[in-house]
Amino acid sequence: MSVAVTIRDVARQAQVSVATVSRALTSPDLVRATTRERVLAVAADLGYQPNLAARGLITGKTGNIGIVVPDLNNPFFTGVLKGVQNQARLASHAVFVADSDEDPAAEEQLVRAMAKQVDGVILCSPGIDEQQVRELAESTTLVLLNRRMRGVPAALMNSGSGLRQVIDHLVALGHHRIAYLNGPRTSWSNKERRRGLRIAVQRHDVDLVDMGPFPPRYEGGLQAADLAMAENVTAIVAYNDIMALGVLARLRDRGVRVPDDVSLTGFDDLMFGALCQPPLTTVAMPVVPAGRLAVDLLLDRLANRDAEVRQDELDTQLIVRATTAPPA
Amino acid sequence: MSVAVTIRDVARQAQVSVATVSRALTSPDLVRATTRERVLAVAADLGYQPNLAARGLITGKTGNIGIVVPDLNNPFFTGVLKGVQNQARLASHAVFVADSDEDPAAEEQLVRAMAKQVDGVILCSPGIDEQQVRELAESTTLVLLNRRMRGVPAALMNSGSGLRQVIDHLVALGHHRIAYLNGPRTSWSNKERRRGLRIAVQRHDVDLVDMGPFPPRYEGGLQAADLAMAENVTAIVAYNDIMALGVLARLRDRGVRVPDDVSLTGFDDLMFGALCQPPLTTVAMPVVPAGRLAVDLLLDRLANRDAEVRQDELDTQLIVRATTAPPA
DNA sequence: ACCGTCATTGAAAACGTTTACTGTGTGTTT
DNA sequence: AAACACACAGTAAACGTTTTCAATGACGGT
Repeated sequence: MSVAVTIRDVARQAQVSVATVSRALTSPDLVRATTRERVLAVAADLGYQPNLAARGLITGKTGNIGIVVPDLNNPFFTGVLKGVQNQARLASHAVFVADSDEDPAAEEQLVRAMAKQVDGVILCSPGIDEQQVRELAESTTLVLLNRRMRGVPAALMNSGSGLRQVIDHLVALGHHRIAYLNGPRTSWSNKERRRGLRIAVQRHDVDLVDMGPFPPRYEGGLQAADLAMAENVTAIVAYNDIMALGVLARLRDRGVRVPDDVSLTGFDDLMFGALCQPPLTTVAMPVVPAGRLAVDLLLDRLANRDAEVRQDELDTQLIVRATTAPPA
Repeated sequence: MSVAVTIRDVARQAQVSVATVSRALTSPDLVRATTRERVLAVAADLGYQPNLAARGLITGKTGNIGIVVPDLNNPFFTGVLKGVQNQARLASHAVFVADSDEDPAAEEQLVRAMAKQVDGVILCSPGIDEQQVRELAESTTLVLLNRRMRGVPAALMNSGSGLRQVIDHLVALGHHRIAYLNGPRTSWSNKERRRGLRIAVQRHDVDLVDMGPFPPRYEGGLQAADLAMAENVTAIVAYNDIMALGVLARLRDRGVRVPDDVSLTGFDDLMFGALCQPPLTTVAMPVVPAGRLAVDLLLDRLANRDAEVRQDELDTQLIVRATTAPPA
């Protein structure tokens, strides 16, 4: 283990005071060019790396940001994480990550624990209740992901528009009776999707069969498939891709052909969709850009605490593959 | 933004010195029970939370661990991350994560950048070369994941055994001519898998067609499928699941039935396998336990720097689903 | 009574930075 | 020539902890 080289070592070797070294590194214009270069040379030579903890102690900034997600096995959140990580690095910030295992209580606790070590945190939590989020926002600078709440900055994805595109697409193909398989009732995403749904439905005058909620997983799809078929619909709109895959599997087992007998759509476009058979028509969620956006919002807010609260929304886009076709 | 409450505030309110507060929190047996309780009560009351940066400054421990992975979109690594995150929390450590985007140079740099802020780092890097890893290990306490290197602790998964199980399974079904689709030649995992392969092959006296390397992705599978079929094999063993999915898709397009015309196996068992059609026979990699193990190894090493270097290996297990059957 | 041990506490020095304040010298203005 | 501004660099005080050291008192054994 190499002994840590401190600012003092650099100062001694460069024959200047520690203050000068500090300045050479953090506000270069305050020191004469020749000495600055000498200092930097020595620093590089010694492999000096400032101790961020010490720096943070005095500046009050840690240079870190945190993100808490409900499940690291869910590609949705890892997509976000990837974007966060990416953008944070560009701003030379490090990223703390915490996985709450879908437990809202843990989420709150994790945010609090993180709070002291980061400048701000990005919260991806469909579950935790509004009151608690608000309390957290008081003690930490917070950015919400895919959830809108008055007064809290948020990086949003316009799922409402996505679902509207889905319905437009299905109607254009000639469908009139469509099932929507709800995800969790309380989640902001599901609410947004239903909102888009309602708008599209009343514009087109189609029969909507509103079903569920179902667990937003493969098993949820297995379960929902039979119920939907019993409703005599010609198209099934699932809450997300993974649920759609469950529907697809169950339909195949029952000998129902997709898209010949019934059309099917997913939501999220997280990799499986393109790989399954037939490839799934779905809506692409810009998860990575959303992660990046969240970082930007956070950094913006930190830089300038009393600017207006930004809630930026990214567009989603329908991806037509092979599970949708005109009804028989 | 709430004003931070420091140890001094607690001390004042509890009518003791800061030293006593510190002791009450970190070494409770050094202070009288009655005062300890008074201090703790005040601390809780004020919502005091120690400043980890300050503590770290003096103890030299940060209470953080880092992990760098090549790609956060790869479920293999997020599985590991999940395990890491999980176990770290149990040990009340926080987790820094960095994504190198498959760039070995970035990996090295990331480890160095992290090094100052963490007690140790877990490195998942099939790509970075041995010499560089060794240099990193000098300046940081390092644990490798799924890669063995003399003198560096490692959390390993026995992929050799997994591939042996695959071959045993195929041979038992009656296959004699089997293709293996290589992943990246330089990766430790691929080497291990081939080692298992060689052992199994010579034990059973089967014809092995060693093909590739192919990119360990869906496209790699598409490409490999045709080559493998041209070799007149009755079974195809892919480097990993995602590649196997590519093979599966290509075979379906060509009208080759799986498993009737040819058997197919994957490796990793990361979710898609169970969902595709037909469900994929594969080898389950214990990624989450591996993440946990890595944390344990790291913490062990930190606690006791000159214990012997542990390189623990976790078992893999064949999961027989529906893509393997006796040859026609 | 005296000494030693021990439990309990406080004072103060660290840890590695940044930054306000103070000095220098140099050049410019009057 | 005096005065002043200014660029540059150093001193020292913070930041919030932990930990060494010393001080106090109580108690038991002689």
